Formats: sequence, structure tokens, C-alpha cells
Amino acid sequence: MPTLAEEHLDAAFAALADPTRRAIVGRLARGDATVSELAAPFAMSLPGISKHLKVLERSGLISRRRAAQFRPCHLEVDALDQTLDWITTHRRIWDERFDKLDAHLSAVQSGRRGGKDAAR
Amino acid sequence: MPTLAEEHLDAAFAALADPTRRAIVGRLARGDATVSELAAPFAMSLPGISKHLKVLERSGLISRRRAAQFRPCHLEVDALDQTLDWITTHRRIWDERFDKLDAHLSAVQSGRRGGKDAAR
DNA sequence: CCTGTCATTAACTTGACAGTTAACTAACCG
DNA sequence: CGGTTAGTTAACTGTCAAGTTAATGACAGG
Repeated sequence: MPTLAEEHLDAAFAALADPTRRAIVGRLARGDATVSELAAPFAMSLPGISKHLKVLERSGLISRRRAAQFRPCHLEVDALDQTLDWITTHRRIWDERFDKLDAHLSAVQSGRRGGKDAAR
Repeated sequence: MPTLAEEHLDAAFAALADPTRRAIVGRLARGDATVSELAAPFAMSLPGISKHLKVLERSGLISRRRAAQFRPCHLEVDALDQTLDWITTHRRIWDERFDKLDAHLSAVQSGRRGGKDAAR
């Protein structure tokens, strides 16, 4: 039973797994842009870009509004932050693991009291 | 022509897009583990887990060694950091955009000199 | 050496996604 | 109204990934 946050991470990470979409996110980090503006750097049909934008929108990473015949795209930085949070959290857990190992080694070096849990 | 780093990001983000694989990474952040240990929490066949591990390994997020008939898995935190770097970089670009906007607004408020670049 | 344990490979099914072209919708502009 | 610009939807193709079961490899230990 995946939580809602989990499902959102699925979509956000999957969206970021494509280089075209990462480039689009990179562009939008500098400010909103229309579909044509976003498409310009790529040797890809407009429908192709449109699909990428739909993927990004479903993932919550971008939103779109209507302005005349344009559809300006906007980076939703909160969604990006959720992916950031997941990674930093687990990165931190990893670091804490080393802290514990260091503490253990220090204890062993000074106290010299048994080697339980040394290696699996 | 995607750079090597780009390709690696493709694989790393794609690997993290799956909840099972994220859970495996989460487990490995707490320390190395064998395939069976990693598989235990999941209602999935062992070959299924094996495939996920292969995806994680190809992405560079984990490595495996051999110890008797076990294949202990190890989190490669550098690969995780690369994804972290990509996101933080673009997150920072986004923040700087606001800085510029603020500067612009301040300038407008004090100096009152023309509205170039107001909206696209 | 043969049996059990740990794990992978093989073969297959199913479903999703990237990309295309062609056709369509929506809105401005003259 | 008709044309133009901006973008999406439809239909189709090819590729790749997730999951399964069944068979196979690698190693420890009596």
C-alpha cells in the first residue's frame, strides 16, 4: 500500500529520469516559459515536447496556465523539494551509520570489549 | 549527444522512480545486506528483487561483492550525491531567480525607471 | 560427492513510454 | 469571417521495464 507521498515520488523521479525533461526543468528554474520556447532547443516534434510536459505536469513538477493562445509553464519547486528531501534523508541515514561505526571503533580501541557485530 | 554524467543521471533517477528500489536503497543506507535480507520485506519473488538489484547496480547506486554463496549489497553514496547535486543546483537557480526579481522590484519601487521584462 | 542454501539467468506476458505524422482545438488579428 | 499562431489529441510504432515460473549456477558442509 504505497502512501500518497510515495506515489508522488515515483512520478517525480520518473519524470527526472529523462534528459529532455531535466533540461526543461532546468529552463523553467530560470523562469516560466511557453511550450514553443521550451521546445526550441530540441530536435523534437512539438507533440513530443507536449507529451513530456504532460508527464512533468502529472508528476507535479510543473503547472500550466492559459494566457491567450499560449500555455506558460511554471516550475513547482515544492515537488522538486520532495525529491530533495527523500535523498537528503537517506543520505543522512548513511552518514549516521558511519558515525555509529566510528563510535564503535573508538570504543573498541579504548575499551577492548568483544567484537560482536563486526562483519556479516 | 548526452554527456556521461547525463546518462548516469538518467539511470539513477529511473532507479529511484520505483518504490521497491527506493526501499532497498533506504535499507542499504543503514548498512550492507544480502539479497535475501533485502527481499524479506517484499511480497515479491526473489528473481524480481534480483532484477531490481541489477537496475540499481547498473545505475551505480549500489555495488555487490561475493562472500561465499551470499552477494552482499552496498550503497554507493556518491551516485546518490550526483542526483542530489543536480536537484540542489536547479533548486538554487530557482532561488536566484527570486533574488533577481526582488532586486528588480526594489529598483522599481525606489527608482521608478520603466517596466521592461515585466511579463512575458 | 551430493544435498541444501543463496542467488541468477532464461523465457515469457503485460503494460507503459518515447517518438512520429496527421488532424484538430483555441485564440488572436486584420 | 478567414487566416495565422500556439498547442493538443489521435493513432500508430518500437522499445524497454516489471513481474511471473522454471531451470541453472555457485558454494558450504556433512
